[in-house]
Amino acid sequence: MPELPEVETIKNELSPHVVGRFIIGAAVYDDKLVRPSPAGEFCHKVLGQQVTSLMRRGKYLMFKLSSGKVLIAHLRMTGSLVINSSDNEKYARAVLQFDNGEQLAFIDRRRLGVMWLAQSKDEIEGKLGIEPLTAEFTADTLAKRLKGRQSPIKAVLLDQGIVAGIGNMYADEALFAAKIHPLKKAGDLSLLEARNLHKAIVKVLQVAVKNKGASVDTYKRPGGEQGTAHHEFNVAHRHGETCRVCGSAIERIAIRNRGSYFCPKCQKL
DNA sequence: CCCGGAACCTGAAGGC
DNA sequence: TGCCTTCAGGTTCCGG
Repeated sequence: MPELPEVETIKNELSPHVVGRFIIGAAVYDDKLVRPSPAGEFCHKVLGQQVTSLMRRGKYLMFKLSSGKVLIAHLRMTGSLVINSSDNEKYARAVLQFDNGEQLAFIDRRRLGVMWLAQSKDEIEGKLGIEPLTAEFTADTLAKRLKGRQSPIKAVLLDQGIVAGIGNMYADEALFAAKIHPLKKAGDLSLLEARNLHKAIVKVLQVAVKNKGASVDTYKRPGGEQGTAHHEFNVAHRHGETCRVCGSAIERIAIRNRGSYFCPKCQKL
């Protein structure tokens, strides 16, 4: 699933293809992709626009256009953005044509992804918390945001309004690295645990960006290649396999209907 | 405000 | 073989 490292990789690898380019064609095949529907007005408004920059905030990807408007995309579960994909791609929901002869396809098997034209990038700012790979994200700010919360720390890490960009896989990996049980109440973390968690979140996300994301399901990079971050997972999607630290069997429990993987010995409640 | 559950969506996997 | 149920999990919405 595209989380922060996957969207960051897409931004990095897409930039040389689209920044500075003009959009000379736009087609939307799935009316549910673009809001508001129908997509005709969207296509009309992006046509002829130059992409002046590409940015990421949380799991959102933003194409700044020469008109000043911003094309915001969210890939949700199975979305990917692929340059020059094959014409018979079954799950293509939209295609943008650029003036260098390349085209960008929004491919999305489960059709949960969304895309829209915003007045500015501030349109998503209000619902997003701290960006974890910036100087703004410190152990103190994390501890402050966890204070008083009764929910399991795993559920709080998935709340985009607290720290933006962490999803199910990297929440599990960060909790393992910090040796914290996913069911521990967020407000019950000690200052030391909050410090360790802060360090773990930064480390886990940085390593995953370096490995260009995790291809556990349908995630593909813009060139069609897979990422390799999942090769280094310690717990995520490793149910029943042995812990690399202590040899115990990795367990899976459901928290808020999300699969949560952890080592019962390294992560005590 | 805080918290938890359902809905959205489709393909894969498992049971019978 | 095939039908049915369950699961996957990012976000939004809704009820307590």
